[in-house]
Amino acid sequence: MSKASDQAYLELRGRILSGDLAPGTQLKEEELAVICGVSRTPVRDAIRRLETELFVRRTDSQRSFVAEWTMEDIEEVFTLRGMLEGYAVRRAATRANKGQIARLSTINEGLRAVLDAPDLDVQAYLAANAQFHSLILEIAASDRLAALLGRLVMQPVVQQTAMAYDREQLARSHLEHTEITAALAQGDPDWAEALMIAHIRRALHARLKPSEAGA
Amino acid sequence: MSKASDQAYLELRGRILSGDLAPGTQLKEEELAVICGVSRTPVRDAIRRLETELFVRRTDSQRSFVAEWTMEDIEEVFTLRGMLEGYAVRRAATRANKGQIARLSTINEGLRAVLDAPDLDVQAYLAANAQFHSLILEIAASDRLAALLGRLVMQPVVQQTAMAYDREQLARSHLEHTEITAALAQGDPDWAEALMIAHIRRALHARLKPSEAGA
DNA sequence: GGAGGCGGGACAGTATACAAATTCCGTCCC
DNA sequence: GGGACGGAATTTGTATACTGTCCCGCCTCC
Repeated sequence: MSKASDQAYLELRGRILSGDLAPGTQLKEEELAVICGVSRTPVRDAIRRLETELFVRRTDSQRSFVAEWTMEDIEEVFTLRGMLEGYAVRRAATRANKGQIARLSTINEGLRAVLDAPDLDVQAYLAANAQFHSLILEIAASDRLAALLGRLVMQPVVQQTAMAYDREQLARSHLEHTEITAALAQGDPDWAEALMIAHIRRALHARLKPSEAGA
Repeated sequence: MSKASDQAYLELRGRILSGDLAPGTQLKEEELAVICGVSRTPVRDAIRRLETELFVRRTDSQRSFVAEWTMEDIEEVFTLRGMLEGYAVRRAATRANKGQIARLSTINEGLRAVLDAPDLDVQAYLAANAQFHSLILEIAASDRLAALLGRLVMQPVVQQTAMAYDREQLARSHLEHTEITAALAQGDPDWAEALMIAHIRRALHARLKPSEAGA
């Protein structure tokens, strides 16, 4: 969508992720319109979008609230994401060409560079990680799968997860990417899927109990 | 949403399913507003909704078209639905109480009644079938899973599938429901999941090649 | 005669005013 | 004192007018 609509969306999502709009807060269109500097129309669009991405919950009487995340919610999102990304990488295994594998490797080398840097740049890590996963999704070549995964974005969760990672865990994550790339190069869907599920599961446990996940 | 918005949504979805709005047709807000007897605002909402449900595709320049379904698309939707409904029934297996199992049985007996009737009422079959699957989703008690599955609705596909079923296949489908109910009563997630995946897979093949699916 | 730019029309985006619905609070009656 | 009814205020839904952008065809210039 165009300017105002995007602006409202980004503004609101940012405020939800930052906790500025706390879970449980009611989202009032007029109020948000003022905050975003646009009219209610694009704000409505933005709220609808956030709703489909599960950032926002709607009551039966059409009032919107910032979604609240329980532990179960988080675990469930990781499980669902594991299933869907597992399927994606399975498809990718039988579709990837040499050029795409090479691009995956390049992205993953970028990840290593971030790890080898003296100061850990978590934002750079997140960006490269997102690139890796979305390239796999692209290779899987399934609009519908992409649409579903797009709605499980869970930026809040991924972001907090990466924050919870220490350098060793990030290195492990990098290694897992390397293995996934190898599985794709081999064209082995079973291997690729298993690795991906493990990769995502470990992220879950790192998220839940940072201290034990690397053990 | 409220009256006008729902009306537009139902009207448009109906016309897409019936083929009145053929795949590839451009959806022009103003034109549709006239058809639905409402203004552009609720039509826009409806188009957005249909877009998230993948009934409608949007170009980069924000023009909307009725989605076109290839064989691959159909197979893929069945696969994804199998994964997600398989997960749902797995969750349901460890959560269902006696009352819920009883309700599943009741719904399924309704299905049998439809089958035993002299004239096959496909609409009644579809309604009871939808009830069965949505009760399982309710038992699974996962908002996010429900949201994802809700967006894979594929009414067009399910509808055409049921049309392609003959009475024997419907009876087989009914039997599968009975078995799924039994698996839930036993609280056996593996069994339940396997049955559900098989159930959905068979529907796929009935859809693709009606004549051979019952073999 | 072809290619590139210019202009008009069609369509989506945004703002705003008005309508419907829901919630919340106060009052009145039991 | 509590509950229910009613109305006012708050919030969302809908209509409509206006604005901006994109597409397409035409015309000019090379």
